[in-house]
Amino acid sequence: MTDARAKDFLRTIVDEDLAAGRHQHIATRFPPEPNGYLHIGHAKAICVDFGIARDYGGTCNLRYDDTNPTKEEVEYVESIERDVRWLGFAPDRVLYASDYFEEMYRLAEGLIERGLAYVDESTDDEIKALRGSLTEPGRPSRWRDLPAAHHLARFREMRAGGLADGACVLRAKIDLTASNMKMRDPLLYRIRHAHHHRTGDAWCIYPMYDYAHPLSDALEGISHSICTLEFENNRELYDWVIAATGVAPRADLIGGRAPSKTPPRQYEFARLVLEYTMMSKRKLLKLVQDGVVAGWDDPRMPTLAGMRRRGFTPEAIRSFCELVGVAKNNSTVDVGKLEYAVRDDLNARAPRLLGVLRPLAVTLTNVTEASIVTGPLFPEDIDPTGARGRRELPLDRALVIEADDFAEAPPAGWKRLAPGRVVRLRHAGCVRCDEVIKDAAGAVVELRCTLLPEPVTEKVAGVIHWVSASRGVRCEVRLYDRLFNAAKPDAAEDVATVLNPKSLEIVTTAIVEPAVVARAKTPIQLERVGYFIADEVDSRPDALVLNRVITLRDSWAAAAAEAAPVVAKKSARSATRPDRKSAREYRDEARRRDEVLAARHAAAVDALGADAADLLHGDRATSDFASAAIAAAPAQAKAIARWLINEVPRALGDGELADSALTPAALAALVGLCDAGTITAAVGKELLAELATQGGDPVALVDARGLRQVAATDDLAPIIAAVLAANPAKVAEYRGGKTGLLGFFVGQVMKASGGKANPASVNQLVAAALAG
RNA sequence: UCGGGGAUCGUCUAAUGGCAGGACAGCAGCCUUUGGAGCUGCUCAUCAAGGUUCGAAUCCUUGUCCCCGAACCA
Repeated sequence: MTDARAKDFLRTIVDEDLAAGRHQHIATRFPPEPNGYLHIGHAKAICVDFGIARDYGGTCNLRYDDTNPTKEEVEYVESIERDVRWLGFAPDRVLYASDYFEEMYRLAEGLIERGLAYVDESTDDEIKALRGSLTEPGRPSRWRDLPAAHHLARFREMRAGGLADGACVLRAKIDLTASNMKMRDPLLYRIRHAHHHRTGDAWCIYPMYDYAHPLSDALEGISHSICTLEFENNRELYDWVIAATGVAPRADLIGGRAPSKTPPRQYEFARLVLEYTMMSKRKLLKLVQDGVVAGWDDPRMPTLAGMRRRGFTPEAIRSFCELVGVAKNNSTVDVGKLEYAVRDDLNARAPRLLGVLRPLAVTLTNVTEASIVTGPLFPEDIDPTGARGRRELPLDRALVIEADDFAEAPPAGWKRLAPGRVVRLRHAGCVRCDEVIKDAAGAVVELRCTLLPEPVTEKVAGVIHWVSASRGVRCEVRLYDRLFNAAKPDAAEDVATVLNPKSLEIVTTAIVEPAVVARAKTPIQLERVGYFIADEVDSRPDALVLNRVITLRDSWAAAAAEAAPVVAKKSARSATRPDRKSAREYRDEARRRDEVLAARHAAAVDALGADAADLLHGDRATSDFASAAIAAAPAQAKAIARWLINEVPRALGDGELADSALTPAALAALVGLCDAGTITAAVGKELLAELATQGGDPVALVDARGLRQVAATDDLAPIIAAVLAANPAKVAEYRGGKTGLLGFFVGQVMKASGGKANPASVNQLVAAALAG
C-alpha cells in the first residue's frame, strides 16, 4: 500500500456488496437520539456514516431516533443538525422516527394478527422474573398464548389511551429460551402518557428502539446500518423485525430509486473512547446541571458545540477521526492524537500575532518616539511568498514582555533575556538588558534595555514576544486544560474525584497587539504562547475575551508529572461470570451421549493419536466423513486425518461439512495424490477448495488440467529468472542483506507456477539464483 | 443453557498463507527571527503454547485476558 489508505472493514463490506450486486445505491443514516448534545464520539460515527455515503456516491440521512418522549427536547434536535452541518456534512434528508409512528403501528397490528406479537399485562417485575437469566431460560407469562383477536383488541385499547402507563406492553413472540436475551420476547411498545416534541399528544404508546430502528432503516431504504459494538446482540432482533413485519422501502423516502432487494444489514464498529474524556451523555448532562461547566458548549466539554467554542475547526476534528480509523477492537485513543490534529490544522491557518499573558515592564532607554513596525502574518515556511499579508505593530519606549522570558540567573541553555544578554524582539530588532529594577520585596518590576542598531554584532540568545505597554489592548484570557485528570474518568464512581481543579485558569493581566481584536474571530496564534480565539459568547469588541484553543508543543518545558491514573476496576459482573464451556467439552459430551462416537474415538486414539481422535470423532458428521474416507484408503489414515483437521475447515469457510460437495472418496483420492508426490500441497489445497464447492474427481482433474508437480531444474529455472527480472529492486535489497525476502521470491515463483512447483526445489534454486 | 464480539509497536491502525507497513507519542540530529513548524534518522509489536505448511499475524487445537448482553433506555 503506497499511497492509497487501506480500506477499513466497513468499506471492504460495501465493496463486496456492490460487486455482488446486492445494492446499486449505498444509503446510510446517522440516527442520534435528541437527548443531549453531540460529542466527539458522535463525530466519529458521523464521519463513518456520511463518509461512506460520500465515498460511494450514496446518500446519508440524518434521522432523529425520537421514540422516548420523556428524554427528548427540541433544543437537542436543533443543536444536532447545527453540529452535523458545522462538522461539514449535509444530510440528504432530515427525518424523524416519529414520522413513521403510524406505519409502525400498522405493522405491529399485522404482527399480532399473524401471532407474532402479543399484549402482555404482566408487571415490570414479573416480566423481568419470567425472562430468566443469562444461564436460565425464560418462561411464558399467562397472556402469551391468548388468541390474536384478544391481543389486537387490547393493543387498540393501548393506543386509544384508556390504559395507564405500565399497565401492559406489546411484545414480540419469538423464543423465551433463546441464548440471546434480546430474542426472549422483546418489548415492542410501551404506554407513555407524555408530550412528544414532534407528535405532541397524538400518541400515548411509543415504540422501543429495537422495533423502531430496523423499521426506520427499512422504510428509508438504508443499505448499511452502521452502529457501535454494544448493539451486536441486537442484530438478530433487527433482522427478525424486518423479516417478520415484511416492511418495504417507502417510495417517497428513496427518491425514485428502485428499492434494493437486499434488506438493510447492520454492522458494528468500536465507538470512540478518548483518554481524559467522558463520553456518556447522562454524565455530561450532570456536569451541565451541577454547574461544573458553563453549559453544553463550555470549551472544556467534548461536545461539538464545546469544541467549536474552544476553537477546534471541523477540519481538525474530521482529520482526527481519519487518524483514529474504524475497526472492531475495543480501544482507547491517546488524547495526544486529538491535540496533534488540532495543532496540525491550526498551524496552517492561524495568523501569528503577539500577546503577553503576564507582563513585565521593559523600558527602551534609547527610544523616545512612538513608532510602528510591520510583520508578516505567517512565517516563511507557511507562507513562502508573503501573499497572506502583514500587519502593523505599535512600538514604544514602554513595552511589556512575558515575565517568564526573563531570568535573573538563567539555567544552562537559556535562550531568553537575562542581565547583560541580548535577545531579538520579534519584528522589532534586538535589545540588551542593561539594568534590573526591583521593588522593596526584591521582585523584578522593570527591565531597562537598549535597542541595538543593526547589524547587531553581539550574540543574540533568542527571540521573544512583546507588546507596547500603552498601545496594546488589555483582555481576558481563559486558559483551558483537560477537564479530568484521570485517563478513564468514566471508570470513577464519583466524577468529583477526577475533576481537574486547574481545567480553567483566567488571566486578567494579558495585553495583546491591536491586530488581535479584529482577527481573533477565527483562531490566531500568539507566538510562543499558544493558539487562541475570541470567545463567541462572552467576547465583545471593547472587552476582548480570548480562549486558549491549545498550547504550542513545547520541547523546552519539562514534562509536567502526570497525575496518577485512576485504575479501572474490573466490573463485578465479569468476575462472577461462569466460564464458558470449551469446544473440547462439547465433544466429550457428545461421546458420552453417543456410543458409536465413543467406540470410534477409542479405536482412533491408538491409530491416529489422542488429539486427532478427539477432533475427528467429536460430532457425528465429521466422524462419519472421517470413517468413510479412511475406509477408502486405510494406508493414508494419518494423512487424511491431518487434512480433515487442518485444511478442510478453511475450504469450507463458514459452511458445514454435510452441506459441501466434498465426498469422503474424493478427499481420500486427493490425499493419495499429495502423499505420492503426484501434486504439491499447494495444488492439493486449491483442488480441495474446488471440491468443497463443486465436487468432482481429483484424479481426473489433475490429469485434465496438467497439475502434476514440477521439480526439474530445467522447468523451474525460466520461471525463477522471470520473477527475479520482474523485481530488480527486491533482488538488490536481498543481496544487500534483507534475506527475509527469500519467502517473497519463493511465493512469487510458486504463484507463477500455479502452485505446481515443488517448494523444496524452488527454495534451493531461488536461493542459488539470488546468491549468484 | 450461557450467548455474542475482540486481542498486532507505549497508543491507534494496516498486512485475507509469501517483505510485519503507516500514523501519533518518544529519542537523536539538522534547520529555524516562534524552545512553533519543517526535514532526516532511530527505538518499539503479532496474547501464550502446541500443530499443519517449503513458508503462519493469518489455517487447526488448547489455554489466557478484555468488552457486550437479563431497562417498559438508545
